[in-house]
Amino acid sequence: MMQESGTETKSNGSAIQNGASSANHLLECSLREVRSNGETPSVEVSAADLTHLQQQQAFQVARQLLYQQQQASGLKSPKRNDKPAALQAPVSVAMMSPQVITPQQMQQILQQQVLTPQQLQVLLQQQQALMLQQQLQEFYKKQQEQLQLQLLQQQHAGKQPKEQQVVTQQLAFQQQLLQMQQLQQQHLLNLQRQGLLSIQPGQPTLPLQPLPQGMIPAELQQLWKEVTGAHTAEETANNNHSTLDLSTTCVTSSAPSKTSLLINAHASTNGQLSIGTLKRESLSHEEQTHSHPLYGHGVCKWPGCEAICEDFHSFLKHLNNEHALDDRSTAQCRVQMQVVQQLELQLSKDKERLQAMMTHLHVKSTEPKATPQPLNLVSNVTLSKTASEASPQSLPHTPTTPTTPITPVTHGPSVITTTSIHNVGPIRRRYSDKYNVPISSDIAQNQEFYKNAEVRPPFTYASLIRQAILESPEKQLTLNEIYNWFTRMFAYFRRNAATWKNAVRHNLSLHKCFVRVENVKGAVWTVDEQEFQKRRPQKISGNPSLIKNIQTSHAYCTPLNAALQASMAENSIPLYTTASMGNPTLSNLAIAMREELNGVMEHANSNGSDSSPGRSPMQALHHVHVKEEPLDPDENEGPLSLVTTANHSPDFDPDRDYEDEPVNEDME
DNA sequence: TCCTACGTAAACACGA
DNA sequence: TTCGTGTTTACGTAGG
Repeated sequence: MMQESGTETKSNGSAIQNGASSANHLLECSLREVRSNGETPSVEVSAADLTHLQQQQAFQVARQLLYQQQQASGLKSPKRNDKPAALQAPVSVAMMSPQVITPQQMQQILQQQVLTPQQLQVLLQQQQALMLQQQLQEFYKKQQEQLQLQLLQQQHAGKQPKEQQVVTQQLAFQQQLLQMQQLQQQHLLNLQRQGLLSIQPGQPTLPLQPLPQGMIPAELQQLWKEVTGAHTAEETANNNHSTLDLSTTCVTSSAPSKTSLLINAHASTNGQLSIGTLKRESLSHEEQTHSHPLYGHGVCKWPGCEAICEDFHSFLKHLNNEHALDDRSTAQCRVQMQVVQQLELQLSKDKERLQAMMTHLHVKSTEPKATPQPLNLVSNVTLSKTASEASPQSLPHTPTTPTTPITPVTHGPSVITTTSIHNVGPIRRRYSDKYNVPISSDIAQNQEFYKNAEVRPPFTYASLIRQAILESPEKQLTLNEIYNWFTRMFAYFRRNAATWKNAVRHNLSLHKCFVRVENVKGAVWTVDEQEFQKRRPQKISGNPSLIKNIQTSHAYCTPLNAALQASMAENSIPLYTTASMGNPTLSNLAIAMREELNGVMEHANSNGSDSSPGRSPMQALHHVHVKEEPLDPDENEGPLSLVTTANHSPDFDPDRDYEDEPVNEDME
């Protein structure tokens, strides 16, 4: 995993360098075009244009990389792999700087999100809207400063009233800008909620509502006109060339015709160039059908225009006349681009936040806060012997395959160093046990990976057996069903059956947590969750620091549970569903969190909190140990009902009669 | 160094 | 007798 990430980063770096050179080329073209018009770009605006071009180029590079990865993964894992490669890509979000969207970030965004191009486009457009406002504010702040400077200069000449009026107009304009920004922030929040849902694969197209094309209300447009109109030649000489060189496409003609410039303006306005060829197909389709991004329902959708055009030709005429390449149009284009970029930035930040939240909820809540790599769940899994001990026939897995596990979310360069491959041979420590990582979530997230790659799952046999049993509808499995689960879920266990089957049997017999129940049809195996959880407290019981962590983590139970419930409620998913029901991701998350809560609660109980005179419900429940304390045959039914409670919250009803659970003996 | 957990191998018993 | 299942023991390794 980490080597893969490193490789990815490397390849990305080279690609990005290419992209940067392309961006520079574009910039040169733009500058050439501007110079051909006899204008000298200001330093400030050139820098901004460079940013535009680089970011747009980053889009294209990211998209190309995504495409390449999809192609590559499609070639590498053709079998039993119907999901798009993007779904299997490791979901890892780097903690990126929220200020600038780097090409790497854009690539990560593209990699992480399973979005259709249409959805992506909508998101980009909405991001643009937000960026527009910031740029507008900056733009008019500068203008205001200049105006004030001029005002000071002209006060000596006695021209004060007129300039003050202009300043007043600009202040009003900025006020409205602020108001609009607030409104769009609200809209963005809605967008984020929808975006949350959109992450789930397999869902229909996002119900995203594209922002209205007229991002600038008519009032603002009027103000714009007034302000820009008030600025006569002396100001445009200082500022307007900054807007004239904003063309983001490399127009080869040295003397750009009106038409070509118009096309540039249109494209820029709608963020098409930022998306690159992502939308080219839809654009061409729209043009073929006489639809235009700036034309709809007989109205010109140029920001702030809304002029009524009876037909497409009149619209084109209107476009040529009213929105030709002038100061106003180019400024609007520029502003629109900034809107897109700002929205992209905002989106990336919010996705990053979401990912951090998800990661936090996935990671064991008892993780020490000071751990420098709290998210590296496998980095400590030793590989020292895996390579040598691995059976020679079980190493087809290439580290660079995109079908790498997701759960060991890697975030920092320090994480991307030690363990990029999952364990391919016998290892002595499985991180699921060591770090209490929810096995269910890992298996759920990396299901395709484990199914296709002959990589040994980083879990102990006991954890796997338990997971197999808990995943079953009845929470009980025969030995043969456990075998089948192993072979079905993990390609690794399709080999050396004698070895691992023996190990499975050995574990079933050895661990008290596995309870054998005689069934009508034979014997089934169930899980004594309490016993399973007991193994770890025993291990760490003597470590005060760990106990402290556990106790600290106990305080997280309530907010975690609350967050989970809120999440479930928001998604209309029952909190206590089985793994086989409902949204697999969320239900697995729920199971994982229940595991966390179970463990934490039980750790807390085992650490002296059992001040109650009697046993806790779970303890009372688990006093039936078939192996350790052979009881009379009648009590052997105990574990059956016991296991059915394994999926319940630890704070279940203490008065509940667990033997009243639907007994599974007759079910199977 | 000791203890514990884990993985692996193997022997053995039992029943279909 | 064979095979599957289940139990038990032994040994080596890794990590705390």
